[in-house]
Amino acid sequence: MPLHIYNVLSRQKEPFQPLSEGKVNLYVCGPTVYDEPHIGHGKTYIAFDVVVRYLRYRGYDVLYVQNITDVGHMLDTGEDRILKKARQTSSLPMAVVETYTRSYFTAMDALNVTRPDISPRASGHIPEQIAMIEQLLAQGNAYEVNGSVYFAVQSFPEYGKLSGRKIEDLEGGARVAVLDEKRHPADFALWKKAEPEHILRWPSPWGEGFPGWHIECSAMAAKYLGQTFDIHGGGIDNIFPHNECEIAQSEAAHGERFARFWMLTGSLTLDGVKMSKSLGNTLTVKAALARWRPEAIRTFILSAHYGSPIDFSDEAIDGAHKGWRRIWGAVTLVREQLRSAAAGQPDPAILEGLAGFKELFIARMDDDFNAPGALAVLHDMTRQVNTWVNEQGNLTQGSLQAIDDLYRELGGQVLGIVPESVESSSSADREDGLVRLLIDLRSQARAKKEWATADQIRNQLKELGIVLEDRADGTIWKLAE
RNA sequence: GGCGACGUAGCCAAGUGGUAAGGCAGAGGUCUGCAAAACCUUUAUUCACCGGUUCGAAUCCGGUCGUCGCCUCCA
Repeated sequence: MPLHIYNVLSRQKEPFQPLSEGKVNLYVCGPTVYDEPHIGHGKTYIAFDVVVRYLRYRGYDVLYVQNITDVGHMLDTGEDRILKKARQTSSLPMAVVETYTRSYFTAMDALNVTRPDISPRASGHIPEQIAMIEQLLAQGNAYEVNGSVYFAVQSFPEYGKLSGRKIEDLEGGARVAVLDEKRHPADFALWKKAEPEHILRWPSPWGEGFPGWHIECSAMAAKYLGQTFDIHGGGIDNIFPHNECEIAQSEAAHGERFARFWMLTGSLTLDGVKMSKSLGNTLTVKAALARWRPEAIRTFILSAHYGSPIDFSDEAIDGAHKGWRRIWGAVTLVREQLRSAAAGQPDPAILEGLAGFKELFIARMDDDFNAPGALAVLHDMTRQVNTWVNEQGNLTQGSLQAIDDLYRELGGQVLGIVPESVESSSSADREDGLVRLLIDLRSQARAKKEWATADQIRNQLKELGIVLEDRADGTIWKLAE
């Protein structure tokens, strides 16, 4: 069965066929960089990270574009949130943007999220946005009032097709005072006139101003991916108005379909309620990483389908962490045995078993990126691997290598939860040597039944965060979790 | 108020017509000098509730209750 993706546009799973054979153009709405990235960003971008990793694993040439919003998002008060932050911290707007853009990438790197191929900034694409607005004006999809330009939603009959909203319904329910200069309450800004105190401003055919909230994504997606591209992703909370407006602007301006597939991720809640900037109940990625290792956070997030909401609780993430540890324990055991395994061809029965797990893993991922199902396959495989290694014993180098390779492929390359090596620092080898020395001494003590000495070595190492495990075929060590 | 999603064991969660994956926690066991880890067995006659369709439903339809998201900046 080929890859199927749930398309929010059609509200059903559809077989995925890219526009160009073997190539996938993907756009995902990125963050507005005015504050520290939080764990909700983590959920969304880890989800799309796995989508990108899997598509590449399946052989697609993926072009991944994710914007950085550094202008245009305004508060209820009409103030740009980046300007507000700049005022609060007495710094320049673009310095605020730089600070939090770096925080964002640092946090995502720490979570082992692959960087997008292109991270275009809104402020760096003002000419493209202006050109698109001019196009909309020329076609009668937009109008200018007092130096601002608005999109006329009634000029685009399909407005609402993504979120299921109707223009008529939007009129009555409007809670926010409608700007007098709009012709229709649902019309949205493409370009806003800059008041004198507004620092972020650019010249335009309509005077000094700045782009509206949504036009950046339309302009940048078209620039880098084409007018029609394969997949548009983002958080479900942006489905309206942001994503809806993107579609309206793009399809009205280009007369072409915008994204073919829409993939939206469920929100992350913290103790039952959504984290929101206005509520202030945020858990930053940095704070989360201080408590859990990145693989535990990834495993937790991947344990629910990307489209489902997920509640971040200590109990849930601890459970995911312990589950991950079982997988990692098997991986380290295999790699440990690989150090001294006898050369030999892989056992055909083991190769056959591994092929079965791989096939099942791919089937799960092909079904709308069912990461929880794929994770379950990895758990089943882990039980089998532990049995092979413990019961069968003395696996050949070929067998162990095949097992490790599959872990690297499915757990590492695709899900990003199996690290390349147990330790990556340059002191790792020395540390390993020291621990092995102590293990050898302890083995001699144990051989003489000097248990007090043996226990002392083990206990003191444990205090240093190093755990020993005595096995029939020798002692291994690992870092305590 | 309008729109949308969801409600599966103590917790997380997969499963869109064929008779309940997986992880955590719990119980018993094997292995072990002790420990740790691992493995084995076990833990939902049942999928919020009520009614309907069907030979057959957690899965489809209607209703009720509940939770969450969006409608206003938000991943």
